[in-house]
Amino acid sequence: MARSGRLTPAAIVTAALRLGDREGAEAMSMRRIAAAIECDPMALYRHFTNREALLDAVADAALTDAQDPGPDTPWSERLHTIMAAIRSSALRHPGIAAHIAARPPLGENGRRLGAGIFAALTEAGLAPPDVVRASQTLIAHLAAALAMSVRAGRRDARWEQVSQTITQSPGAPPGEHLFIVGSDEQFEYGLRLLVNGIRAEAAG
Amino acid sequence: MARSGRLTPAAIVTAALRLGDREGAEAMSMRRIAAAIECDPMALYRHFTNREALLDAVADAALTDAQDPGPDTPWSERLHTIMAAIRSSALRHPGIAAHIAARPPLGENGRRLGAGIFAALTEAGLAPPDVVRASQTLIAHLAAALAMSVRAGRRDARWEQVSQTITQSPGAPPGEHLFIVGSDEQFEYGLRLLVNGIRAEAAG
DNA sequence: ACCTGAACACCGTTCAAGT
DNA sequence: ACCTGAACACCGTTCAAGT
Repeated sequence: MARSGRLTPAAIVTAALRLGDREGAEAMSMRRIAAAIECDPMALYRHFTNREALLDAVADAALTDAQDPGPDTPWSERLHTIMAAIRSSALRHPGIAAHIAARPPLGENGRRLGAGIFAALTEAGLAPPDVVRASQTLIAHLAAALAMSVRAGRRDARWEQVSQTITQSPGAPPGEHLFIVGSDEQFEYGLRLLVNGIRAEAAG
Repeated sequence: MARSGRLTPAAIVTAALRLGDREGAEAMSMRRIAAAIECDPMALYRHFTNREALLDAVADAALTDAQDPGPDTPWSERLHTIMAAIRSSALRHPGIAAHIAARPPLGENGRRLGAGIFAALTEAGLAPPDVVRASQTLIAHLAAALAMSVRAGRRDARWEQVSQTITQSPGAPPGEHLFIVGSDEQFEYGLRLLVNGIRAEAAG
């Protein structure tokens, strides 16, 4: 990533994303991004008002590939597809997956996917205020699952220890295949609980 | 908090908590905690291996008051009480509520409350592996709800904007009382979805 | 008017020097 | 042996000085 002509927001975001991928979220400092792109640190401030804004753009860029199957897909499948797509897009950047999901989805992609979730819940038959509430709950589930992800950053060992502690409680299940904080399976289970709950809510 | 005799872990944690309360999580730097307690920054390292360990202790200390009503209470009420107690303990320290909930519950209080959740889910009739999965999902809900809380730190305005964006989607509900990311009501709604889901899971 | 980089006010942690 | 604080290698951002 040698400096090639003009400095663009897209080039900055790409450099930051690559840095985060390789060395984790905290490596995305203004100074190191600038060094990677071979420009003055202060030049970044001409394209982003501050570091926070730059990191928002990075998070949104990581969601470019996440697809919404659209209104022809039944609501529960659509919901599941969008949620899984966001999660796997984030996990394609393991060093910053937790960072991506923790940011408010205010960028172009975040809003697009949020609208898809919103539409799916409306089709599910929830009352409009509940659509808003359920959307936020689903976004929260995503953020938390990624924050705990075994593949997302350095908190691995500590969350793993939580699994162990829980599993060693009195009356805990046998078997060791449960050390799965942040796993696909954990994510899917929580999502199923929520969808079950939404279905019950819509029916009641 | 003038230096009074020996330096103890409890005194350090208290000073850090007070600092966090007043100026937010990022004010809890080793240097500032040391200044508040009038000791050398390096003295803290004799009681905590690093900043991370100190912050874990702070988070756990904030949960001291959170009560588990115990096994005589019906499972869903017990679950609700524990979850609400953790949340309100965290919100008693608004500047660091998100910090408290985001940490793995590895301290004394975290483990105690985790065991209560575990017991309630067992009584609900979930299969043992599902008890582990559901526990993690509930902890995730708590962490995410507090991270988004309107009262928890400085991300307020941005999450509020998410509410607005969602609410302005096509087909959004009327009324403005929905700008409630991270509110009590939002927390309760998500928890109800999860409990609904757990009930459906236990029944099926 | 635009751009740059020195400077400010911070970090967590290491480690050599003191007692 | 214990403790201290200077020093290292960083931060985000401001702002005066250059072009």
